[in-house]
Amino acid sequence: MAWIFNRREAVFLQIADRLRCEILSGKYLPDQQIPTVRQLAYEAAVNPNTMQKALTVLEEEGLLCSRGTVGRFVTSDQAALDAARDKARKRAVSNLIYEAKQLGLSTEELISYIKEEEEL
Amino acid sequence: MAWIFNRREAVFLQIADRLRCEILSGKYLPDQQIPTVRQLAYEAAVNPNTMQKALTVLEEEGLLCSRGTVGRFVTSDQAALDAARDKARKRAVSNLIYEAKQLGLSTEELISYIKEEEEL
DNA sequence: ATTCTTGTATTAAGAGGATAATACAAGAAA
DNA sequence: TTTCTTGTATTATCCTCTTAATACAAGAAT
Repeated sequence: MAWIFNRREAVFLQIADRLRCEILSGKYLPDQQIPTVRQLAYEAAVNPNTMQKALTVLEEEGLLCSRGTVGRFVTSDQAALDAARDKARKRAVSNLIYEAKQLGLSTEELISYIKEEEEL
Repeated sequence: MAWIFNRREAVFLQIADRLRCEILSGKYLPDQQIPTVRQLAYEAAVNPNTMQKALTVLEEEGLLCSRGTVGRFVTSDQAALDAARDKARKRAVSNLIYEAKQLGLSTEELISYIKEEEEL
C-alpha cells in the first residue's frame, strides 16, 4: 500500500522521518540490509529519485550506509542508533511542549489530555 | 524582531499557525482589529503577498474577517473560537501521541519525558 | 565471460512557493 | 473634494521539489 504523505512538507523529508522511525524502533536491525532504492520507491509510490534523496538524508545522519553495489544497510554502530533514538524522542517531546505552550496549555493540562486520548 | 520559520513547511502556513495560536490564546480578543497586512508583513519580515496568503487561510477558517477598507478583525463568534481552540489542542495532542508511538514510546514514558522537560 | 542488480548521476519538464514591484477600488481622514 | 490607508489583484522572476527517462560503474550471479 502506498505510503501516506501530507502536502505541507517535502515528501523526501517525510520519507526520511518514516524510515528513521522504522530503523530506530527496530524494524530493521543494526547491520541489516534494507530494501533497494527501487523497491522502496515502489512501495512508497514515489519516484526513485525522491526515495534516494530520502536515503541520502539518513546516510548523512549516519543511520544508513551503502556497500557499493551490494545494497544499503543499517549502521552497525549501536551507540549511534541509541543517540539518534534519544535525540528523536527529546525532539518530539520538546516540540509538543512548545506547541502546547503556544496554545496556552499547562504541562498538567497537557498530561491530562494525553491520558484522555489514551482511553480511546 | 523577525519571526522565525523553518524550511520544511511553506512560510505562509507557518504564519497562519502562529497567528491562529495568537488569536486562540487571546492575544487578540474577539472583534478586535489586528495589524494591517503591511504591518504584519514588516514584523514577520516576509513579503506582503505571503502575509496576505496566510491571512486568507485564517479567513477561510472563520477566525478572521475583513471589513472592507477599515481593516481586518478577529471574528466575534465566540463559539467558533472555542471550537477552533479545542480542535487545535486535540490535534496537537494526537500528533504527539502518534509520533511517540512511532518511536516506540508508551504513554507512561511520554508523560515522564514531559515531566522531565518541565523541570528544565 | 556475460548478464543482472545495485547504487548513483544527469537532464528536462512542470508545479508550488516566495519575493518584488506595482496597480486599483473604496472607505477614512483631512 | 482631495489625500491617505485599507484590502486585494496582477505579473514576472527565482528557487525547490517531484516526476520522468535515462545512463553508467561495479560487484553478484549465472
